[in-house]
Amino acid sequence: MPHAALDEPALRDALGAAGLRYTRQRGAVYEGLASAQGHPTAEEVYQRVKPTVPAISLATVYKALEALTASGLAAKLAASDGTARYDARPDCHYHLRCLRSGAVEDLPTDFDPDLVARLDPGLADRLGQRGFRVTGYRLELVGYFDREGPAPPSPEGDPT
Amino acid sequence: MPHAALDEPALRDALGAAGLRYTRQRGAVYEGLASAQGHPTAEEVYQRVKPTVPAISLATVYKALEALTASGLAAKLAASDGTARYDARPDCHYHLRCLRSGAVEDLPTDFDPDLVARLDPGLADRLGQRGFRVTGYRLELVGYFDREGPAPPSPEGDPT
DNA sequence: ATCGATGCAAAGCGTTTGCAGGGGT
DNA sequence: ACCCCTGCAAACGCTTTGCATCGAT
Repeated sequence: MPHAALDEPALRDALGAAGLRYTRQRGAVYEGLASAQGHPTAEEVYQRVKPTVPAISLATVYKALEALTASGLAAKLAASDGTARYDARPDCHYHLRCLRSGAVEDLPTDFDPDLVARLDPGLADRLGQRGFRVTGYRLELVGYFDREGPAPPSPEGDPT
Repeated sequence: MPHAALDEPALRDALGAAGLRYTRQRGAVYEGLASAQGHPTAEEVYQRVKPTVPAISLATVYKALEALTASGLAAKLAASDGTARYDARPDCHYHLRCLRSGAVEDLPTDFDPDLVARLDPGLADRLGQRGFRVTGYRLELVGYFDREGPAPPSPEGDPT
């Protein structure tokens, strides 16, 4: 069970602020995303939403996820296999990534929000001189969820 | 100009250890990848290799990159737009990622190789009790390369 | 000589788009 | 009433695969 999800009025506000409308489908997609454990793929969200809105199409799920992302209510996570995963908590940038299944979960720990500055004070400045403006960072711990099976196929995994 | 690349005998060894053969094409793909600045896409590697091996096909580039990855000579990086990028330095897990162009470069700084332990000693143990075995980590600074243009399209970017 | 690798073309897959009809404001 | 959103299906781009030939061991 994830964190407290936004209620409908809050969704309306956030969507409206981005010039978008609230719809039953978008509400259901947000609900399906926020109530999922871990970070589901579009297909997984689709399956979760179907019971609530049986007529919904996969294309609408994609469009709704895009709308949520545009409103800052969700974020799109990259995966090395080319399948996108979505995150209803865009403020959390710490993830666990399973090299076997591709599952992504939030890191259940609070880290220093100013980690980069602490690691190397002055780094952002030096990068700025190189022409790179840092707007954020992402830390990902990669490994294996034991619950998903026995030993990993190969200890040398794809570090993506 | 990147780091020193492996020479042919070293490539033969690494491929052989994985039960794979050394071929002209694989050598050229490794060369094209290792000599690239930043982390090229498969298509970019293809373009770089063509002058050396004009008859090479894109499919072979993909297969060669897979062989290099299987040998631990390269790594596949995820991208939020679904286009894979490759890295000839799998031991380097620190990247800069441009939210505008998708370009990925190595972070030109040495960080503590035991960053995770330093951030939170005991974290790996606690995650282990939760069923997650940490085998590595990745830190990515996201932002914008100024050289690629003016201001970013939107300050709120995809944090992937 | 054997068996893996190449190269071509076609298939595959997740994702995006065009469009007519329906729903939100 | 207006315009956006939905849902279907077709299109898209990156990546993978089938298969006959070539090349490395």
